[in-house]
Amino acid sequence: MSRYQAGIRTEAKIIEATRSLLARGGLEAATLKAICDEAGVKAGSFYNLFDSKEEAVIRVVRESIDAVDPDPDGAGTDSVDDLVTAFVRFFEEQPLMARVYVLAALNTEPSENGARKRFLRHHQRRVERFADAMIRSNSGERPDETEMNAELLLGALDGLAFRWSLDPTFELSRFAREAAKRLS
Amino acid sequence: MSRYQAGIRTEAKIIEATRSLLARGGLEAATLKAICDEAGVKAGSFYNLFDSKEEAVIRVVRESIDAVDPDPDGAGTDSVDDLVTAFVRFFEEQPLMARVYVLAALNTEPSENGARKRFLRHHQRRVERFADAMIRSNSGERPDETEMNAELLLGALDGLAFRWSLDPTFELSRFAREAAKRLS
DNA sequence: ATGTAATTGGAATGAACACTCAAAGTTGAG
DNA sequence: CTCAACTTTGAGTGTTCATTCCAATTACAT
Repeated sequence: MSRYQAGIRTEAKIIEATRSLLARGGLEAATLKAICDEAGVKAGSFYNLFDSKEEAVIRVVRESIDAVDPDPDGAGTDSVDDLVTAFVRFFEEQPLMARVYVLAALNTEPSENGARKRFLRHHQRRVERFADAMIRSNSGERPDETEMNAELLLGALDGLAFRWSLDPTFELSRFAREAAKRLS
Repeated sequence: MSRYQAGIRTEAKIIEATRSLLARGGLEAATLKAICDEAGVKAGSFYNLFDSKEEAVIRVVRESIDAVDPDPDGAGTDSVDDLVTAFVRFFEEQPLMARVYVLAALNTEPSENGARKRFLRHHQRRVERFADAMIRSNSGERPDETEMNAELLLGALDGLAFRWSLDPTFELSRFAREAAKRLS
């Protein structure tokens, strides 16, 4: 009943190859052929385990984002500053992965709702995290205002990250912190 | 010595076809074949007038952005509110064109500086416009703080627009105005 | 051991697409 | 009217890429 060990190992090799390629060369480098070569596997094996290339890419990007989460278990101990730091770290440490994330979100056709809804859910979870952290640190605040603030701060962070991706000399960290100061 | 009329007309037809396709279906719809069919022209004519497809696309996107400029002549009469309104209008009236703009900025390889530098220059001009408008409306402010504010506000607007592109029910206009209120 | 189900190899498919070229046609200045 | 410069044609090139197919092989439960 359980899965074959061989399949599990192959899947791990494919994911690792995809991660390595995305981190080194972005979406352009992660062609199916490159992934299979890097993993030492043929195309048939890939499609035995994944429905599409996109599936593997999305999984890797999601895992990369989770890897910098300051509170992966949802204990509710993260401050706004922790969250901003984690955000900045993701972009500074894995710039190509971040670019893949944004491209994947934009490239999904407006019609096909699957991928787009996933991104939206992820965004909304982040907004809630920020809002919770804001309430924790600053209890004398109206709840609707907090949500607005969280949405504005995340918007600012996304935009500043985009700005930084155009010009890596942009001081993302400094601006991100300043945005947090004024919007929470 | 002056250009042949035929070439000028063909160029106009190609630009118009490109604009129409980008507005209707985004980058995916604007293939070379589609552009040429729409313009009633063959591929060879296209390449007689343009060095690459990208050249035509960039021209159309730039013209679309200029078309919503509240102060195209640089008279210095635009307020922060005018600029925010123009920004929101561009996204709401030409969502696909806006998406093309962002994609084009992100898709350029980090190595090839040409296209990326163009986007950066455009961004910096926008920051200056915002900073000037801020100084005009609120003269008792330190200049370095103004620049920071302008950069933060534009970052927020870009990020909110991205947010909106994931979910068109997001009230871009309301959030954009709120961001302007808090960051200027 | 044996049969079934999972896995693998790797060639083949087929679609998409930007771009080129040489020959034929057109324009317009003098 | 003439001729060089310009423009158009449209088939053709070359490339990249994800995905499919299925026979051969291997893993695993009984």
